[in-house]
Amino acid sequence: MKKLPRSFYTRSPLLVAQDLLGKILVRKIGKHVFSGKIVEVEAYRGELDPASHAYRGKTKRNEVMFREGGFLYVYFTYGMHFCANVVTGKANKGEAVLIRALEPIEGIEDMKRNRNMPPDKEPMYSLTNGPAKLCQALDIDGGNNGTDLLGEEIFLTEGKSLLKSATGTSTRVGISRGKEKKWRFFIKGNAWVSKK
DNA sequence: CGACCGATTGACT
DNA sequence: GTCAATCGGTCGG
Repeated sequence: MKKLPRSFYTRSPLLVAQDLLGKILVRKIGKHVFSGKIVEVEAYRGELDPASHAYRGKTKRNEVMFREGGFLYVYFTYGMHFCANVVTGKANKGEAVLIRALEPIEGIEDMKRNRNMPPDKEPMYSLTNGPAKLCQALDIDGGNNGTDLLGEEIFLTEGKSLLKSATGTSTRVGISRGKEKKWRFFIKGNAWVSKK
């Protein structure tokens, strides 16, 4: 399938977030290939958005957010978890979209191993139904921060087209500022969407 | 420097 | 439902 071009990413995070639903995230590591359909995302609007890591401007930690769209921003939080974002917009905007949940497609046995789940169990929603869970499943950590999504290691491709009516919006999860903004987007009824 | 807290998860009452 | 794990960023003194 066709890799998404730079122009997909260099737009507003609100547009990119909605358009990311249904796209396929591919992660290659050695001989292993992981892939999954994006089913839940949240937009973070840079210096305009008090919930964004970019709100207070560029630092060593969030430098990748201030690149042009199409790079991967991976951050460490709660002392143990990694979360992955797609950087959007033009350079120096600090905009990104958090990938919150995936529906696994390829590499499910390896994802189970990465998540310490018994391999004989059926695929379960708990494999990738949260931003830190999917990073653990796909073996994404701080070392992947700054990866160019137009490269061969981690990238996105087109998926099946999705009707607008199949998606929903809500407020974002786990934040204390900017609570009222409905910048979370998800595929309605999909079993891998976090929270329930 | 110390205190607080976070774009979370999983274990436990 | 509550709460600990665990550490880097941020802010106040």
